[in-house]
Amino acid sequence: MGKKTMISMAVVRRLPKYYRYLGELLRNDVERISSKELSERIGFTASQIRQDLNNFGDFGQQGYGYNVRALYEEIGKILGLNKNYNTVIVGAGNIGQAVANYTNFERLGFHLVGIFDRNPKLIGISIRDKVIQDVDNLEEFLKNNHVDIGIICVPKEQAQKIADIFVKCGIKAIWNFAPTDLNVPDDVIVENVHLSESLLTLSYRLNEAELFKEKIGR
Amino acid sequence: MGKKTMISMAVVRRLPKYYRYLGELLRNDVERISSKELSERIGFTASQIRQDLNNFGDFGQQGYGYNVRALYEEIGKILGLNKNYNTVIVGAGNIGQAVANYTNFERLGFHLVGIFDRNPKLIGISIRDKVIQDVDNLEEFLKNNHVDIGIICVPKEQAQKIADIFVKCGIKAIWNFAPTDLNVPDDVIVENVHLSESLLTLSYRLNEAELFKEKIGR
DNA sequence: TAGATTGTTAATCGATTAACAATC
DNA sequence: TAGATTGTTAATCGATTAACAATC
Repeated sequence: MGKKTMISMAVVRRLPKYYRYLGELLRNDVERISSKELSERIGFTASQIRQDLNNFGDFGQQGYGYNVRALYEEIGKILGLNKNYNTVIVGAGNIGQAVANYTNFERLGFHLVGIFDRNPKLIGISIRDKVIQDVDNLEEFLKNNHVDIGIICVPKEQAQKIADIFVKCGIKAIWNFAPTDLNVPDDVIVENVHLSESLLTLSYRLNEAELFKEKIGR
Repeated sequence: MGKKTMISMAVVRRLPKYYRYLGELLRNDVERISSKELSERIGFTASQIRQDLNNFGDFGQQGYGYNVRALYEEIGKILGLNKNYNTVIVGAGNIGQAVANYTNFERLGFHLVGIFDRNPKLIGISIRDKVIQDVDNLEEFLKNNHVDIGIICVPKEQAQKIADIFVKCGIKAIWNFAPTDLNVPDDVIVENVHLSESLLTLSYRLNEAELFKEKIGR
């Protein structure tokens, strides 16, 4: 076939939502669904759903719609959920611990193999059967253990330093919770979770109406 | 003037990043900056920066650029950071505690006034001087205390129920960490933080190249 | 003044929606 | 077969980039 490579990020960011809704349908024993029905539940247009799915193959059938289980499994594969991933968390503060305890990630195939911090009060403590190690051992650990995804939960001042260690040790995917932008080579993927930016967006929207009321007044 | 209201979400989601970069420049005693220089740092095009800022007013000056402090403060106002907000967190598990402990939000004007859970083992414990209350008291609390932003950190099964209480009590902004979509009236703003979706996006991108390699092969 | 850089219009690019022939 | 619904092309809409006159 030779599909035109590279799916736009707009499409990619919708995929997990498809996966979630299809999972729910599956648990409710729904066997088949049309783009129209799915549209009503998920809130994308039927046209967009068909366009999105067609980027990856012909999953539907004219006159029938989509088989829920088959589509769920296909999207799972597209998202890479047919594989397992080893992860490490660096920074065992509040967010690091929250992420470590999110057992749902484990179920999706993301296995926490190490957790690191530099705070002596935390080193040695166990979180979900993993002993928090000294961050000074991180590089050594990464050389001896295969790790797919590095998770950064340290304060922003230390984030780049950790990213550099990740890159040096061959990690190709970084999940970054530090409120800063990381510099990494082109072949390393960074996915940011910037909580402050999310909160400020909410704050903006809460004030938007008023903002323009003032503008008009002046 | 009567500006054309409604800024696109694409622009809105860039605002916090402008605010963050300008804050850094300010701390580094940079007085003025051109869209070109800012472009090189922040990674948006100079043209986009000028377009974005012009949605809100004429903040720059031809031949000079933008005054860093003035622009920082203007964007702060646009984001609503000249005000204070009372917040409550419902769900004192890992994420709830992490959000509660994020002292930086406090500095931005978001004041945690209550934290709730239904787990008897957590009720009564203090987090940042706030005693965790029984979620059965939530509605009563909201009637007696002004709250601007409700933060949902409960499991997805209970999220809608909490959202309903928020809506009933007049809260107009919800920060939702539960991995589900909430149903609320049009005048209530929901900002989602869906960690799983972020992780699955990362997973997708990590596998993308291989995905299309397979496609071509078949 | 000359140089720099904005504000803003016009051109381009990309994403979404509409339409419909193909086909189950 | 007739009805339903996809896959896919074309049309529309919106966002980004380029260009440049205005102006500090």
